[in-house]
Amino acid sequence: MLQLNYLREQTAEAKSRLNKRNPNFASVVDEVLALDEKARAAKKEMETNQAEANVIAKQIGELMKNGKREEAEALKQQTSQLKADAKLLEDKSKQLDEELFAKLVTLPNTPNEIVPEGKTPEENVTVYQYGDLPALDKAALPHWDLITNYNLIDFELGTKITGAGFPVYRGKGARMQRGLVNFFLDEAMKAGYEEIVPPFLVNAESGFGTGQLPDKEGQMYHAQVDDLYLIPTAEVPITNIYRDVILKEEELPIKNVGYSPCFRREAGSWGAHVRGLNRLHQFEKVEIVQIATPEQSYQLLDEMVKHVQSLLEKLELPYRILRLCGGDMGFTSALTYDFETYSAAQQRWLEVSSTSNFESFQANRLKCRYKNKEGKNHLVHTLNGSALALPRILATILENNQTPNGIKVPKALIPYVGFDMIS
RNA sequence: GGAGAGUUGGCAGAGUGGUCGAUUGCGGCAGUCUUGAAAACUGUUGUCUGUCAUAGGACCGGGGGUUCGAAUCCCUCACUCUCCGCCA
Repeated sequence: MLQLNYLREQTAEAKSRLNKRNPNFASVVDEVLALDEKARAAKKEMETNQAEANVIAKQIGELMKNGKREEAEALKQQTSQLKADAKLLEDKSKQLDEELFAKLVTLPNTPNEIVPEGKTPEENVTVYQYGDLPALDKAALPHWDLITNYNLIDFELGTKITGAGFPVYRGKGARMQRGLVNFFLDEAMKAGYEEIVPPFLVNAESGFGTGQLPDKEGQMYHAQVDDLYLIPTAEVPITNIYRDVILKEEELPIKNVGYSPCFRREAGSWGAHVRGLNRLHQFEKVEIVQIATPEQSYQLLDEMVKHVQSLLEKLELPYRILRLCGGDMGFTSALTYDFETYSAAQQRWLEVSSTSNFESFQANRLKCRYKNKEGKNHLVHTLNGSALALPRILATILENNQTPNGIKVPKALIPYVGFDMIS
């Protein structure tokens, strides 16, 4: 949620930044500001009324104390009009507040200056590319064939137990999965992140805090009896640790890492290129989260990008980094870098990480602030990134490392899985 | 699941209708004393909103109600604790 102060004081800048997403937002900003003015006026009226009533109530208290019953009764008569007004003024103010809020939450975050213009993924900018694209021979198989041949993952079994998109990993497939999770967690720990095991279901407040609700309601599984949501990413529970919290400036930046399964309904997004591990309803991911001051946040974003790079390089995977354009960026993000690995048999780039700075957009919803050295509270900046999402990493490893004799395990992973070859 | 007791400021813990935004203790901060520190003493110490600045408004788990006036009374929801039951 954008800060009203910012919209009021830097209207032109806010509009021009939002423009990168969609020019229609400029008029929404105007509507928000108009509502804001109305709501503030209504509130003032209500408070003036309240102040008068408070004065009289105090006087009555004084009179009662001194035994001046009759004078007190006389004063009570005076309050009837104030009381009637109070009800109306309060309702009006509340209603305007609600309208304002409903409008405000429809505005996405303002893109950073360096975010490229553009509407579609084609307009994302590749800022870095690493590694040679492996040249596989013609007999090379896509991962969905490899996992069957080597009995690593059983999709049909998952379909039987649950439904499409819930694979069953087994044997060396399961071992790869666990090894990757441990590898990613260890690497994050070495980089100074505190490990968190969060709840995998969250309440609606948490869903709102990080921006999944009300915007992406349909994306999450909802356990309706208990009104809880299965997390689409560990970002949600971990970032919500800091909801309604005032931190000390010295505590920042806070670095957390957490593993979790991620549940995504992906309604309506099934199609030709979601075969195999490319898109699932349940997948595993290790997520890094940082809570920072505005001064720190962009430097930390770079640090996170470097961390993700080091993971991919240790796994010997060719990758590229994209700076997302305004139209492709998530609702809550101010700047996002996507990481894609090259899946050689599919001859496709697969997104394996999305690393973003949300500036104060989530913090405003979370009410997560820090007290600076002067004792003033400011909203923190929040950041997060996948480090990394497992299924596509596994797909890439399987495809790129296949040989006639089996699949070679990347060196860094061997200690984590206990074998160097899947055959 | 059954029965009971609670939820107050960073923490502990008073407060049952009117100068309570809230006694007190601890902690924190500042000062006195000291070469320095501790102790002791003194002062200070929540958040949001609002104003150029004052003033004003709101917040005692959440929501609603009664009242001129609610931390205090009523309703409702959530959570915590204790005992019993069940259970990985």
